[in-house]
Amino acid sequence: MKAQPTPDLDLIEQKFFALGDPARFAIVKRLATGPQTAGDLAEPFAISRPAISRHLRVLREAGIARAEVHGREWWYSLDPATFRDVRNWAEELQEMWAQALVAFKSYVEEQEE
Amino acid sequence: MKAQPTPDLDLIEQKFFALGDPARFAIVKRLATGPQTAGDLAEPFAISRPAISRHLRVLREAGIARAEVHGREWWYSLDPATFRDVRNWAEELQEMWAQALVAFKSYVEEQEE
DNA sequence: CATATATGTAACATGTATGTTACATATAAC
DNA sequence: GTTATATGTAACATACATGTTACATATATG
Repeated sequence: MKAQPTPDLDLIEQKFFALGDPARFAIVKRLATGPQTAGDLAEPFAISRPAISRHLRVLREAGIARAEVHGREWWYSLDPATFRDVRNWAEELQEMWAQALVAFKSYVEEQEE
Repeated sequence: MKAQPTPDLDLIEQKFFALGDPARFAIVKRLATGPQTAGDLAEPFAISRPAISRHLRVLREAGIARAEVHGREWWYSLDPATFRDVRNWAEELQEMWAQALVAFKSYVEEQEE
């Protein structure tokens, strides 16, 4: 795996990777309360501001967050496509699994006869 | 963070952590095609079987997968609650963000007047 | 214009997750 | 009952993600 932003992962996989870190997961949750600057976002967390800054970069590179630079402030927003993508992924696997289970159960029953 | 299965994360966070690893993400995708043994699951992957075994343990501990022992085989299944939980999480944040955006936009417009 | 503020980046240290090989255990097969 | 198969676990090595401190850059503020 690459050192930097894991650019070899496909898009949904990259989003899950980004959300897999507890700090970033918490940042996203906080960011969902509305657009904020990097400083606002860092404020409630125990880790240093540069650490948050890099987490924000990972979120940007995963397409989860975007930043708009206004003067010396960077205003962060969420890309709602993330939630759509995550929901679609979960729905897809949920259906796949449901169908697989039906097939599996009838297979098992055939074996038992 | 703990060395072993990160038991200090709340449930949804733990699921995202587990899904954040590309190998586990791929295992879940494959597992969604139907119940399988550990051997079946390991077969298509390049990494060693013990590595898969530990990934499966992480998935079990996150409540994503479960195993039923039949003789010397461990049959793995997915817990569909995972997909429900992930969808709920995404839906919740999606709505939170939509509302936050509305509030933010009217706030910005007030400033501009 | 000098100083303070907001923020990203670089360099470095370190913990921890992930991989491997070797081993243990249990069950099936012969 | 001896051997082969399926699988988890332990011990260990290592890469890499994440944290910190120091620095660079740009924009406000006085």
